[in-house]
Amino acid sequence: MGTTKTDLFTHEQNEISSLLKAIAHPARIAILEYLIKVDTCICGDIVNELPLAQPTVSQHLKELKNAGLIKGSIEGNAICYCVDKATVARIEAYFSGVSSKLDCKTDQCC
Amino acid sequence: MGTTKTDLFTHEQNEISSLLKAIAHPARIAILEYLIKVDTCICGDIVNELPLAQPTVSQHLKELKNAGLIKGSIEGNAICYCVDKATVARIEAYFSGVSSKLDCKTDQCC
DNA sequence: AATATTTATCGTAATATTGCAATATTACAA
DNA sequence: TTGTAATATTGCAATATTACGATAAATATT
Repeated sequence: MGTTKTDLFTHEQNEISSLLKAIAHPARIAILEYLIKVDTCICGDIVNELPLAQPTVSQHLKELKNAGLIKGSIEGNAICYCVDKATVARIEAYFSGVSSKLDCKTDQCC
Repeated sequence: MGTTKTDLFTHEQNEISSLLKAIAHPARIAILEYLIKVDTCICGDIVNELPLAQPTVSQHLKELKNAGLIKGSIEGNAICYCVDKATVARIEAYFSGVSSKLDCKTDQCC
């Protein structure tokens, strides 16, 4: 137990769930929003921007990168991160799909 | 530790993060997709639909309800659940906002 | 080479999540 | 009222997550 039974669900359900899980933390949302705000990619001042210790930020960045939400490229001895637009687009597409399916149904039951 | 430091982030960041956390599980995505598919609300055959034990499903439903993603109304001795469109719309709005901010920036750094 | 800067990794404590068996609760039916 | 069907709650074991100090690894600077 304590383990999600991923084998019981579809590939898409697991995929979307992993992406959302990666975003579903206020620090990681703050990181993404900061990266979006400063438009072109920025490296380690994410650490200065957030009220968290450097290893904690580094760990969150790693999770975001593993999920494919951000990309990082080496820039001298620093690392430059930026949002992966394609992945964000994928999530947006999922929700707009869900939303349009819901809009078709005018009847509210609850 | 093990606790998210919610007090360090904005209300919106925490709110979106809670909503996404509630969705970020394949079983809960499956529940939401099923509720959307069967259009008007359905009650306990969600349990038959999913390959999980009844208490497990009940717990997932509770989390979705606490997050405001679904609503439940008592229908005899059964309970009728359905998706809360307003909450889904809120999430969709968040991502389409993020997406349009990203679209403004043509320069890719990474 | 020695030192500083930047980021990652390791180890660990505290807490949260997942899943289910057992049991409780609630509403209806006979 | 006794039984049955539908959900919820409790308790618990297994695992995952969060946060950070200490430390490592890599490159820059002097």
